[in-house]
Amino acid sequence: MSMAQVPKGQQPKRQRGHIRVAAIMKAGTELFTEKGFEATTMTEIASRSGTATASLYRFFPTKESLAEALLVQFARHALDELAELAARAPAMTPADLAAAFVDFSFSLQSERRFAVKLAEAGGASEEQRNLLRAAMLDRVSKMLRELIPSLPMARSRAMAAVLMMIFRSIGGIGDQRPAAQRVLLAETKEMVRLYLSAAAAAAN
Amino acid sequence: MSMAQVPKGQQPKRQRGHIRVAAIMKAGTELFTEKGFEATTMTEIASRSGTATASLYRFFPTKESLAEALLVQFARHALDELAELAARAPAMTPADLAAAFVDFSFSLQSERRFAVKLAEAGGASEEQRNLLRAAMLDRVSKMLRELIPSLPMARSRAMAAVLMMIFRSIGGIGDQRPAAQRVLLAETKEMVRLYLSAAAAAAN
Amino acid sequence: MSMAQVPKGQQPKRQRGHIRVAAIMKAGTELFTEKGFEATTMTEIASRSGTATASLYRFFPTKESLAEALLVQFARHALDELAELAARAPAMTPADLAAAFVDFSFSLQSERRFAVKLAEAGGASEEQRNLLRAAMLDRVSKMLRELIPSLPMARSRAMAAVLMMIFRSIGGIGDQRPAAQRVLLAETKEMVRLYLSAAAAAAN
Amino acid sequence: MSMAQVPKGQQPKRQRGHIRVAAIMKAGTELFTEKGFEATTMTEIASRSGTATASLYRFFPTKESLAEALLVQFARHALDELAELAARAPAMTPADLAAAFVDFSFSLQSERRFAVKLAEAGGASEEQRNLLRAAMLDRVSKMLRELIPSLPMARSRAMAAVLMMIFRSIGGIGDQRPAAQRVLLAETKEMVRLYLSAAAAAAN
DNA sequence: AATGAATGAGCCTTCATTCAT
DNA sequence: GATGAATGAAGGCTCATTCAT
Repeated sequence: MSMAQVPKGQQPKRQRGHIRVAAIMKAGTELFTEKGFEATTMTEIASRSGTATASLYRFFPTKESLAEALLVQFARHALDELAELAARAPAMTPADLAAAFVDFSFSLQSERRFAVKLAEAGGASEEQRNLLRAAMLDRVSKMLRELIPSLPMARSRAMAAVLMMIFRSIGGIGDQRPAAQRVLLAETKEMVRLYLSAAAAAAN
Repeated sequence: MSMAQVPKGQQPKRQRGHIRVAAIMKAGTELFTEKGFEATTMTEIASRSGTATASLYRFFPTKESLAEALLVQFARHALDELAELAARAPAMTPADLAAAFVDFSFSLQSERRFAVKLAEAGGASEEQRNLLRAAMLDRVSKMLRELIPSLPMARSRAMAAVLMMIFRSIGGIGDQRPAAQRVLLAETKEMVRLYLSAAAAAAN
Repeated sequence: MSMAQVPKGQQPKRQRGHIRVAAIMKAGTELFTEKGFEATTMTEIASRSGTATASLYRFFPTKESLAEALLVQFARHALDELAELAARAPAMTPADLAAAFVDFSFSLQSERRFAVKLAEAGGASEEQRNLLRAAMLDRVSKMLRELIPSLPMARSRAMAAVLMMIFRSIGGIGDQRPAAQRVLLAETKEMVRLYLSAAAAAAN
Repeated sequence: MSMAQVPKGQQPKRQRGHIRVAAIMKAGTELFTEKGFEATTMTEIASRSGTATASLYRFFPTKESLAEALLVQFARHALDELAELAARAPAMTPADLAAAFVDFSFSLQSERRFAVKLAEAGGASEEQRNLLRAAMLDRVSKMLRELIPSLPMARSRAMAAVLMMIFRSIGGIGDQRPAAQRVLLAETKEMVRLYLSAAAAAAN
């Protein structure tokens, strides 16, 4: 078994390659979001991204590896925005942060709801998923302590876990009519605001 | 209605059929929960339920139809418990109802989390899913108005939609250690309590 | 991972099943012999045996398992005939045994040369192959000691290994014209006769 | 023939081409021997030989053509050594020639056993294979007549065919422990010696 | 001319579903 | 009516071969 073979999952080395990879990831994101990991076929992804099946495998040696790459992409994006939110938190009121968090959650989920599916079900290694969850929990927890510096660590982590629940399921709102969406987002923000305000009050 | 004319042999057969169906649905529930819709095979369901593959198809003509039946069963169960909750709501405080709703959501999801997956992704017709969602929204909305009679209809429906989000995603807690689960459930109850209390205060 | 699933590689339980399996094994034998293990496709075997690909997999869960079954079948056949030869050896002259062994080798190889390929290359587990080789060596060695009782064990095993070489490669003669075949078989018998006679003379 | 017109740059290029081809053939020989014809990929050969896939195809337009070239190379080598053996045969005893032929067969096979596979199964055109076989038969036959000048042509060809059988299958010994190899080689030489001696005796 | 990238064709295997007993 | 067996259609993945730079 000579490992000296051509490595799979190569990084693209030319311009075209990068464009290709981007197209594949886009198609993958869309299809996984629409139909879930298992119901999506590599053939379909290839076809929607204008690639041949085999080309797809040059960059992502397995279906799982594609899912994982998508998850990482999502994670990076989410964690970055979360960090930014945390940075702005000290200057915010609970109401501000509640609104910002809900908006962030919604925007992320509605366009990439698949990530939740990937993160919760097959399509990414257990390890990968746990890493992402832990990282997000960390960031949300940190964000809360930026808002409420006196918040005990344990409490902030518990609260973060609760907020993650909302993060996870808010994408479902995307199916509604725009008017309904606005109402539901406002309602969710209100609930989160109450939650954060109470915690702030208790902590001081 | 000449009951004497009913062939005696019929009854046992029907009886057997019911037992069969029950066994199949049990196996289906278990397997879908364990491995997801796509990863579960009809052969496996047949085998675990002690049925022959072809017999299984006598009752459920497609895999989807089985999933749908399971979803309906789940829905009936959930709606019943929700109705019961609504019936008890008038005598409850917001804190009581918050706790009861969260417990109800968690218990239902942790043992039959597959239903959420089925309801959100493939495995059940769009129509079926929408029906279930609408019915549950109705019940939760009704429950809220039992708790807070003066709550405007529109508001109660919006709040119900928010609570459904929690209902949907709370199953994820089941993966944590028992101690963590307790903390998170308590935390979630607190958030819901604040939400309901505020609504009650505003409505009066 | 519930192992309670339907076991693969089932033994046929009905008349039809047995016929099927026989047809598959026949087609497999032919094709593996003609084109080798890797170059033969399951689709081809299925088609030549009048089965659907998937049916083939009911009985032989992998391509390897089919090869192995074929190898075992071959082995059984060969070992049986070899045992019979050994039983008759005490009453034979070296010339008789030489002729009998060469005829046996040729008849077996010309119609099932694939077994050699399977036994020497991929398509059967290392273990399986070694078992077969060892068993055949044993039988041939035993056969030699039946012919020449005073033959030392070590010598008989070494001679058996040499005879196995002939066994392995004599199938190639099958490509020649019948007249040439006859000559070559006679010639081979002569060489083996000389070999056995010399050993007999030396041992006494 | 104005040699002065030949572009100077040509020579080095051809030189490079030769080196390339040699590297490819070396890698091909190694890999085919290690893993067999089908299991070896062109990409792998390219990679091990430091060539790009497409360059490889410049010299060998198909995988089969590479195999064929390797077979020819092997044939040339074998035929040369055989010719040399034949040249030395007149001065040899049957025992000498038996030993020499067995050693020659073994050394050739153990390092390039793949050639036999190629020669017997896919990977080279029927025609090519027949040519090689015929040529080798010729040489062996000639070698025999050098040893035993009075040997009738027909007999020498028949004997040559028998010796080719040994040539073909002796590579299998390579799998054994060194000690066992020595014993088996000695044993084989003995058989061949008896065969040649008897033929010599009969011919005179 | 040399090479990284692209791909059509096909392989092994699986599974929902339908026959035939 | 129940069941073991059969199968068409597909899915993930690979590879010899050809493009395009």
